[in-house]
Amino acid sequence: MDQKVSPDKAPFSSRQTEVLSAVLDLMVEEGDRFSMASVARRASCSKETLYKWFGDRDGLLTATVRWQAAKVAMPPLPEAKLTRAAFAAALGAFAVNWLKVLTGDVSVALNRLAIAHAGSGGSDLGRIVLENGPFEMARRLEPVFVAGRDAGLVEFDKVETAFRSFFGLVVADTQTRALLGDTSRPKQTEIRGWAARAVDQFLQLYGTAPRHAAKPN
Amino acid sequence: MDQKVSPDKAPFSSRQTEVLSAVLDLMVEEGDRFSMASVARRASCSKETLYKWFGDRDGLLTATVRWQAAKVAMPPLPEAKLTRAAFAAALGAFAVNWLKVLTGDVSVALNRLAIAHAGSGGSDLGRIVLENGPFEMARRLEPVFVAGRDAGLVEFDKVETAFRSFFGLVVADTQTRALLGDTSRPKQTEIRGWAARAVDQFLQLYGTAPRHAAKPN
DNA sequence: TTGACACCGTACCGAACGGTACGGTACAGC
DNA sequence: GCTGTACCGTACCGTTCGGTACGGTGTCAA
Repeated sequence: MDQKVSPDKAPFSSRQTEVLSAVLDLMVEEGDRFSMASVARRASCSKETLYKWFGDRDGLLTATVRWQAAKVAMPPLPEAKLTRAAFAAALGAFAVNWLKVLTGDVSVALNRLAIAHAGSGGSDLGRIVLENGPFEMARRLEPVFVAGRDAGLVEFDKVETAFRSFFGLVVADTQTRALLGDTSRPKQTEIRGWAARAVDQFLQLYGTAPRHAAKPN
Repeated sequence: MDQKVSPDKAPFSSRQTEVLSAVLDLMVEEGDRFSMASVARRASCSKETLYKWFGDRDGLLTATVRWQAAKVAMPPLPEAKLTRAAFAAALGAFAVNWLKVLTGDVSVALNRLAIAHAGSGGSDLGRIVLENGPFEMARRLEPVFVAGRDAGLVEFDKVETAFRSFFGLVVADTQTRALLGDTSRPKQTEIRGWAARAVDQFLQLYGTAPRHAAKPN
C-alpha cells in the first residue's frame, strides 16, 4: 500500500516535515484546539493525505511530538580530565540549556498537549514527553554525575537522588508556572542567574572539598 | 431573576456543591472530556439548571476550581518562640502537606485541566490555579521564612529566592511527572523521606549555625 | 385550592469536527 | 502519447456536544 509512519524510526520526507512543522506552529498558537482541516489549510495539503500519512489525529500528534523531541540538542559533556571547574561548567551548561528549552514556546505547547492527553484519552503522548524530557535528561546527566564522583568532586549514593536535587534546584517552579500561563517568561540573564545559583547550591550540597561558601542572596 | 454564581465570594448552596463535587469526580475520571450532559446525569440535575447556575461550561469549570481551591488546608505555623527544631518541623509539615496535595488525584486532574485551558482558550483557569497553588504557597511560607530569619536561624536577602530553592528541593520533578501520567505515584513514606531531605538540604543551604552535616544518599 | 417557583428529564437545534469519497492536476516511467 | 500514481481542494457524512425549550412534578405560601 503506502508507507504509514513507521512506529519507531520514522524518516519523514521533507514534505512530511513541512506538515509536522505546521502542526507545531498550530500547537503553539492554539493549543489542542486546532482541527485537521486547519492543519491541511496551513500546510497546503489535503486532509486525505494527512490521514494517509499519519492514520488519524492522534497519529499526527504523536508523530509531531516524536519529531520535535528528536530535535532537541544537549550540550556535550567534557571529554578531557574532569577538573572542578570543568565539572561545574558542564552542569551549568546543562542547566542553562534545560531552562531555555523548558521555557520556550514549543516546549510549553508540547507539554501542555501531552499533559492534557495524559488526563483524558489513552494516547501515549504523556509517556513520550516524559521519556524524552525528564527521563532523557536524567540519562544524559548520569555519566556527568558519575564522572564527577569518580573524580572525587561530589559524593552521593544513588544517582537518582542527586538528579532529583539538581532538577529541583534548576527548574524549581519555573515549568509549572509557564505551563499554567504565567506570562512573565524569564529573560536570558535571569536564566543564567538561576542556573549558576543552582549549580552552586548543588555543589554546596553534594560537593566534597573546597566549598566556596556562596553568599546567600 | 436568579442568583448566578457571584464572581468573587460564592457561598454555594449544598445542592450546588453536590454538582461541583460531581464535576470534580468527572474531572478525575475523564479529564476534560466530559460533557455537560454527563455532569447533569451524574449529579441528577437538569442541564437547564446547570446553565442557570453557572452560565456556561467555562463558568462551571471555574466554579469547581475555585471551590476546590478554597478547600485545601495548610498546616498551621508555630506561634510560640521559634527554636530551630520548631522551624524545621514547620517547614517539614509544609513540605509533606504540599507533596501530598500535589500528588493527589484531584490536584493532578485540576492542574491538567487548568494547563490545557491555559494553552487553548482564554479562560482564567490557569491564573486561578496559579494563584491558589504556588503563589498562595509562597504567601503562606513567607512569614515562616521571615520568622526564621528574625530568629537568626536562616539567612537570605530576598524571600523569593529562598522560596524558589525550597520549592525546588521539595517538589523537584514530582509534579511534572505526575501530570504527564507517570503511574508510579509516591507512597506516604517516600513523601516523608523527600520532605525531610528537602528541609535538611534547605537548612544546609540557608541555615546559619549548627549545620549537622547530612550524610548524602 | 390555587398559583408561583425551582427543579428534573428529555427532546431539540445548530455548529464543529473527525474521517471518507471524489474530481482534477501534475508528473513519473514506458 | 498513455497510464499509473501521488497529491490537492472540496464536498460530504455521521456523531458529538454546547446551549435552549418545553412539559411534568414537588413544594411552599396565601
